[in-house]
Amino acid sequence: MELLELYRRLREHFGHRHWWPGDTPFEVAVGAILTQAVAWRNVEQAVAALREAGLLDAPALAAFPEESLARLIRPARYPRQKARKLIAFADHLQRRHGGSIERMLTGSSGELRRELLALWGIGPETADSILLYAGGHPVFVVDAYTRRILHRLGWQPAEAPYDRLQAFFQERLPQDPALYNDYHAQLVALGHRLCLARSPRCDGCPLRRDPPLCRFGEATG
DNA sequence: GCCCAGGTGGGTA
DNA sequence: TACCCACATGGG
Repeated sequence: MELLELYRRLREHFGHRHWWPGDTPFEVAVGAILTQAVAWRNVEQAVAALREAGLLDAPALAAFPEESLARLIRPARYPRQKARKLIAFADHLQRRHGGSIERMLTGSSGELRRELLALWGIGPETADSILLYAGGHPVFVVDAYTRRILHRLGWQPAEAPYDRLQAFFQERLPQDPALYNDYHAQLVALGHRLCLARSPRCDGCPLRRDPPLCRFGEATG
């Protein structure tokens, strides 16, 4: 099986995922920061609180007190750290791009990626999520599920670094943001269903008996 | 009560 | 470089 065939099977099973949840590029970026090491259902509560407070806006967020922000986003875990990250990001938009994430996202992918990675609190996955889901740039997003699934398939070692996993996809797929978008979303959907958490609970996985995806069960080793 | 979730940064050897 | 740890909530 190759990468496009895997996508075809996942898409057939789960349907198009319609990612990223978020009404504006700035909200997508906020969600990308808030979802670090936390389930999306927790992030939704924090985003709702920000919307309620009128803070899904770079200038407003940049000017908001960090401690008050931390209280609002508590459901998304690590509130003080993430408040600092959000303000650092919004402040960067203010200083460098007139408060407009749209303006920032018009740059070249490579340059933008370096710019994002230089910010405190933004690592590879968050940077790439912003580039792909807020900016429509053709960069493949790698997360913990991606790593576990590639390992489970025997396609990559478990300890493969981020950039290698990203290159694995980008070198084998057409450079298509729409494909990267839904492919990553499919991998997350599969990760949730397969219980690919560190504990090997896959024995009870409903998809093991599912012919289109049984390959995952076989490759468990 | 216990486990874990769509990471990142900082400290230490 | 390569680990190890802090961060510190909410749902199953």
